[in-house]
Amino acid sequence: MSIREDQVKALANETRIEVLRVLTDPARYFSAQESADPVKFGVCVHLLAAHFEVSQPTMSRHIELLKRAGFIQAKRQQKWTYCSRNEAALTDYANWLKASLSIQDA
Amino acid sequence: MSIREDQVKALANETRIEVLRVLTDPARYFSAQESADPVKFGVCVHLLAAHFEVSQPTMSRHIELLKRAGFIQAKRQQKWTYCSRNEAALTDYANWLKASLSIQDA
DNA sequence: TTGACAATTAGCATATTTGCTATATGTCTA
DNA sequence: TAGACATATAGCAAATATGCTAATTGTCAA
Repeated sequence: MSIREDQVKALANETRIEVLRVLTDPARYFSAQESADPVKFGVCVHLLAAHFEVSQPTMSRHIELLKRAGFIQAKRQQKWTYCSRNEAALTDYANWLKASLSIQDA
Repeated sequence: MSIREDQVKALANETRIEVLRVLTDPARYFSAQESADPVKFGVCVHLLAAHFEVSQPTMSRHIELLKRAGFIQAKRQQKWTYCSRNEAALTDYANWLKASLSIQDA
């Protein structure tokens, strides 16, 4: 499976898309996170699980797929894994999609 | 299922992505089509099936999904169904994806 | 070093996707 | 009208995706 296929598949799920969305504004959704500043460090897996009302292992797998696609990075800090968007990878993907499908500008 | 979900799912398959790709240059891949000019009218389903070496019903379903996503249009003409890209829908989708995920410019 | 908590991994059930063949429908021509 | 050919639909099998619970691993603090 190529990185591009991983990326395309990663976006083929509503929950994962929503994860990328809420991570654009961690302050808005995860101000309850006390272990670390959600804006500076990212959001930990169990808070994401709680937000989307899925089990923690389920969110863990979604995060794994988003990581494999390169769309988020996750850094372990003490007992938490803080997730944040990889803006460069998202931009790169959007540009690849447009170019590879020869999609014209608006 | 929303149109956006249909679109995201439609792209989550390598064959369907390739269909959109080859339809950018029908002259290159489908000059053998004699019933109608592949550039002006589009490419018929069975030639697409032959090109990708899948059965005709399988290609028919892929086309159906691409149609539901709005990415291609298919017009029946005599016994053929000519498929062509819907550039406006593809552009719209690419723009939506960028905006909806807050993806920055390159 | 034990207990609590976050995260991951394993294993399973269910749903969805994707391919096929067989069959039906549509369209034209001999 | 019978046939040939393009397409669509139905139905099935295999693969993949997605959710869960249970169990394991990692980290820290009492």
